[in-house]
Amino acid sequence: MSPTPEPIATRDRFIHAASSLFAEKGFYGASMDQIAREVGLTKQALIHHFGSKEKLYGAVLQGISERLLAQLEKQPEGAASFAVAVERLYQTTLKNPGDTRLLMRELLDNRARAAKAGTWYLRPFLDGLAERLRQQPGWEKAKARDIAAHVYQILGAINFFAVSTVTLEQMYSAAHVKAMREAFPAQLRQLAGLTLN
Amino acid sequence: MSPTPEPIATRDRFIHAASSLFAEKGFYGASMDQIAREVGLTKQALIHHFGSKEKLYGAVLQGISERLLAQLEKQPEGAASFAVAVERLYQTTLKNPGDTRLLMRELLDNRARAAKAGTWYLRPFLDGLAERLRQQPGWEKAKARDIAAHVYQILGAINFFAVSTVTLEQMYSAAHVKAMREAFPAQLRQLAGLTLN
DNA sequence: ATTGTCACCTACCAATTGGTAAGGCGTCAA
DNA sequence: TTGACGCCTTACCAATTGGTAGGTGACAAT
Repeated sequence: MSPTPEPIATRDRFIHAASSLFAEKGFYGASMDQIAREVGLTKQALIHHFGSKEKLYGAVLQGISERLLAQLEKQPEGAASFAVAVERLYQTTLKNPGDTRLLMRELLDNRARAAKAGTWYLRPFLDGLAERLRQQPGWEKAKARDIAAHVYQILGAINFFAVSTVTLEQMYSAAHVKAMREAFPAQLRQLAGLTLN
Repeated sequence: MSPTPEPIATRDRFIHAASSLFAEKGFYGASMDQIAREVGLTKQALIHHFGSKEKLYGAVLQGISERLLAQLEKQPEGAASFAVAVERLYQTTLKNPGDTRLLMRELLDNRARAAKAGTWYLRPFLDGLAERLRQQPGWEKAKARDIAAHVYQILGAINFFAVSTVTLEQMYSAAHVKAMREAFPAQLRQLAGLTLN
């Protein structure tokens, strides 16, 4: 029945393994051999499927961005859609710490691999959020710079916190972080609800 | 007059070079050879001074923490000190992109190198900010979790943006990022001025 | 039966990694 | 004058890196 039952599964297993290893140790820190052995195959099988490490990394990134965008797009646009999108983003971000770490690393590494464009994937997502904010009362006539800044503040608050939880738990305690995690959404709602001046 | 005029200079030059390369490419991405050549000496001279790559990294981290702590301590506490501290933090963060990137990487790598505690020095900084927020009208009686969450949102907004500028310039344009950078402080002030509910 | 394609393998490669060994050179104290 | 020490060098090293070459076996189409 299924035309390609196993092959695709292998590819996905590679991407999954690569995803978590890149998230954990970064692009340079994770090796092809390590990723392949995680799946139980050889490095050359990995190369056979993706061509090069860069391309594998690209595939991983694309997977994340597609998930991110899909999640945004299945939410209806509308009057209160921005707050909803932010709330949901907070939940998914905390739920997928690997993806979050990887995106953060990409942000950091991009300078070195400049112009190689690993993050154009993220643009539709950012633009989607900006679009929703512009439909919000008080933002219809806002300048692009203000909309971008506001979206990015929220994105920053969410992602930075998500990435920090492990460190914060070491620094304070698991209980403290749990409390923060509970206090976060309400304040995020407040932040998302801000209007200009 | 000076007891050790040259030797220390070399060490500092190594730390400086290592700092920017670690910030740029991460711990694994930057090589000892590269760092040494940046200074005009050999890899073995680097090893002679620091013993190992890990120790060099530790020295770099310590340098940053000392700078950070020094900057925090010269700011007075007071009634409106929170907004001032946030404003100043925004400026210094944007002014030292290398340090910011490196700290962000630490946050990400900490999981792998867990309990190695590269971030203990962030705690007094966080606590200092929380202290100042608690003195703000509307926050005197707030729960610890709410204060922590609010401080961390601001910190996240600032650091995430600072780290993203390069990527954002690629994704949009330098002009767009410049506009965002100008729009940021006003919105940050708004965010910092929020009170609970 | 032949051909081609796909997934995967072993064998190999040059380059680079962090690190060691040993010695040259200058300075300073005995 | 000698010896010790700090700074830095060349010469190596084993291990690991990403990637190539060439092949094996399974399966589908011809």
